Amino acid sequence: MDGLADPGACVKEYVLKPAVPAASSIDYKKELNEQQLEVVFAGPGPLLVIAGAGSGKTRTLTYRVARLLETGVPPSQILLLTFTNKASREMLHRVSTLIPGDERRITGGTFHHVGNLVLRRHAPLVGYQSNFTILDREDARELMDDLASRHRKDEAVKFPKGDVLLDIGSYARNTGIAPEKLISTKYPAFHEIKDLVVQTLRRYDARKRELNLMDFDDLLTLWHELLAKHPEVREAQNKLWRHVLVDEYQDTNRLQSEIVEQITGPDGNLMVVGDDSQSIYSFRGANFSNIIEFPKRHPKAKVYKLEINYRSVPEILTLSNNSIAHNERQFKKALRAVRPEGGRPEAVCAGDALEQARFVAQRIIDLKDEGFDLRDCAVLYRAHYHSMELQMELTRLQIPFQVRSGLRFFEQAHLKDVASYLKIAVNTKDELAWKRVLKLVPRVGKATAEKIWQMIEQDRSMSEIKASVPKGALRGWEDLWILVGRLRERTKTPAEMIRLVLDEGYETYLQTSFANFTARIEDLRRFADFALRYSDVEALLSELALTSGVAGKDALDTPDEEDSLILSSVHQAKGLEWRAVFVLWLVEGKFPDGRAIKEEGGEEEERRLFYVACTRAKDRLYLVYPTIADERYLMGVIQRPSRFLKELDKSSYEEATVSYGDPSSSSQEIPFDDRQDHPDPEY
DNA sequence: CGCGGAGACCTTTTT
DNA sequence: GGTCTCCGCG
Repeated sequence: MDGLADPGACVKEYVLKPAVPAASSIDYKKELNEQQLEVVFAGPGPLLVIAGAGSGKTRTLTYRVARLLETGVPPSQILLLTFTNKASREMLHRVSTLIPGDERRITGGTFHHVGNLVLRRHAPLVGYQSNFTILDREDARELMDDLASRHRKDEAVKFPKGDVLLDIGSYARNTGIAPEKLISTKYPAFHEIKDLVVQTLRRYDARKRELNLMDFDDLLTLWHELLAKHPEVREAQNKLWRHVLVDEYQDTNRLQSEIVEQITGPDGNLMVVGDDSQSIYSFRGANFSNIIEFPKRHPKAKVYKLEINYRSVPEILTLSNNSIAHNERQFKKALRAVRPEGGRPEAVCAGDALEQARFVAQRIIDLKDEGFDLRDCAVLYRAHYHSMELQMELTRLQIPFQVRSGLRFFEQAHLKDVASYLKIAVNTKDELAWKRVLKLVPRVGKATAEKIWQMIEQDRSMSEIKASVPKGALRGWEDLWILVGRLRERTKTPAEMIRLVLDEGYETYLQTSFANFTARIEDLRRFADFALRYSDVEALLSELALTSGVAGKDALDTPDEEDSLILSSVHQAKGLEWRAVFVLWLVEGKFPDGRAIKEEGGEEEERRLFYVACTRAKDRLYLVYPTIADERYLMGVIQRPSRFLKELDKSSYEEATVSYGDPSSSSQEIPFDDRQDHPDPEY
């Protein structure tokens, strides 16, 4: 009963609808160039495809899958691994439009999804119960912070926050570097309290096991351990997957590449696709050498390069190539454009944040007149908070937009509250969920919640617990207890359970506690709709944890989205494309990020990020740089334009400025090479 | 012991 | 501007 293809198991399966009835094969010639055809028709064995931006990577991969299916490979034996949910969903969608026949099923997903499925099957082998709960980032932080707070009080040295500790631990695990060593080299600030930090990380691991919780890294670490220590599991996986295909390979870390090699087996049919110039995830352990040394590890590997760019007009490509050429470490690729000339990218100087926002909004309205839909445009930035002014401006002008980063839908308090009720229904001893829910009861705070939790953990009777609950909180506690009892009956669907929580007090709580309660209730309705797709709560909850990183609209909305503008971090924009792209805040300290460039290789990674941003654009590219900082506590400081702008050939872009009708607030025209350098890159 | 107010401190990127 | 922490009141 090993393996993922077992029907009825919690395997993520997409049933493909017949798209092209009767068509027996796909017209590859029409859609692909010669190089791509070679890849699609390449025989079995290891394949490495190095492909530049806009070269039709995903399309090639998709057609390869189509081709495999045509040649009779059962869909259940094809595993398509991608880095992100979004990419995985999009690729599966593409495949589904290509393959005729309603019998086709394809298993695909992200590393974390597949890891989750494998571990649920074999959890006992790594010391877990199979009904473990997945910790999302915020839960993990809470757990870690709890452990760290002990040291924070009695240590003279500043003890890192939970978030920082998680990052250290996560990086250590994903790269295989010992935490002690990591702290000495990458986090020297904590050198003196090294032992304490390492000890806390260990306690965190122990605590997770106690509570039967796995965080995102466990899904990889334990999967890896499972394959390494249990040959029977490994062999079963080898047999299961006849073809393993990995997209965005440049972003895999050591654990992931080893897992891939393990489940594929020594002579398996592995195909990896990636672009080293777009490696932007080193902060989470992405390992550059995975892709560079692939031919070494697989001497029989066939290597293909895709160097034709179909996406962008030559001017945009010229600027992008010009920028990335400033990096030392890279495969040299000569990307060629096939599109006819369009127009040069523009470097736009705005006065301050507001002016920048107004420029973008204004320009988007104008683009509409030129025939661009809102969905043809995107605004990209380095960090979420860089889009605040723009969001306000767009709201003011009633331009519909979707933020694909920033506020994570499922991480909002009200959604986590409701999810906690469901978690308790699944696992009566879920400490984090209990404490969260308990604190919602009026007159119950940290201390009382702790007390009640202790008694629940020890299975004390209701009357015993009642005796220790303060008078003022008694009523609320009783209501909660009854509600939990009803949820635990497990006779309801997840959607009904959510309804029940709302009806039995949570809605009232929102109304009394928040001014924006209507919006919150609306969110929860959408959550309930989302839950309709799931028949059991466990599946819903693990999906929730794994997709919590996706901005809500993404996960909840049906495909018939309205025409709206996309706002996104550059990281999340990866693999996507738009006709017009705006990049905001191209100033020193923001893009490149002031902290990131202090790290080893940081500048080059930031430059790759800039490269990714620019190569998302098909027709128009606007690089915007305000000259006045907007931080409230640094009001009015002059900022320097980004080095990524300065270093470009002047011929690769056009210069532009923004001005108001109102002369007092209009920005002055200062070509950025003439501006004085400020000693601190933060400004 | 909960809770509200005052002040400190802060903001990378994500599965 | 927003969140977290600490402190003193009820």
